[in-house]
Amino acid sequence: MAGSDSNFEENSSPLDLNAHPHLPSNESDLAAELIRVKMENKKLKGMLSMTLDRCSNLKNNVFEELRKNNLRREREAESNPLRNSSPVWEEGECSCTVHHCCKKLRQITYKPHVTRVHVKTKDSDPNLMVKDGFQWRKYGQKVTRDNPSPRAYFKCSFAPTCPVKKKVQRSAEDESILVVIYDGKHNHPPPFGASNVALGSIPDSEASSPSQPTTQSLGSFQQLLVEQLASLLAKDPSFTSQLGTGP
DNA sequence: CGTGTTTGACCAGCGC
DNA sequence: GCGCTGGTCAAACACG
Repeated sequence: MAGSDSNFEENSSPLDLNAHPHLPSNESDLAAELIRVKMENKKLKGMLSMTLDRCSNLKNNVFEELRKNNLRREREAESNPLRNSSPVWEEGECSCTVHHCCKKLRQITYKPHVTRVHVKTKDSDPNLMVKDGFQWRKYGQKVTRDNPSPRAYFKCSFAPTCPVKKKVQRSAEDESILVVIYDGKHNHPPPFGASNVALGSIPDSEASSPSQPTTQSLGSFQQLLVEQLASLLAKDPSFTSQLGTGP
């Protein structure tokens, strides 16, 4: 990130006066305007840098908390085997996590290495393939009672002995969302670019929101962050007007 | 020919 | 015991 900061100013294309007739034509005015824009640019860079720093710290805190929670849950499951058979609530038709507001609730058995992920896809995309870095072999497909969309069953084929399975099904409420349920822990090193959720490192409850960073690898998370920041800045009329790229 | 997908059959668990 | 449902198997098939 540090390298890109210094390039920001140098790589900026020179101002095209013909394209910006509202800019001052006088040479001294132009110099003053240039200085002002540079100052503004510096200020914005500082703000952006501060925002990124805060975001980075926040991200580190989130990952640290997730790691602690995961460790705590694993310790609990190991120290108290009965916990594994204690019931927890899982939403049926309703995708929310507030128990009393769900239309249909069912009791399920707590499994320490079950991870649920929601992945946003195109509505028109008919297949149930979710790219998470691992290699999966489809071994079955079923239409379930509470959802008209078929559920696909996959086994991890990255290693022959890997016990991990996953189920992929479109959300009953929003067909553009794929609900992926990972079951088990991989017994082999992850391939490059495998997501945290697919690795089983983030437990069920923390991985349920669509398009959350937890569903991405760290690299793609940073890319996502940059894209979102760029998008936000591009939408900000005061920022675009300062740059002279606005409408 | 090897690998992956599709799909009907089969099995186990559960509620009645 | 019976029916329903979700999960798995395995033969047939498609594809490179």
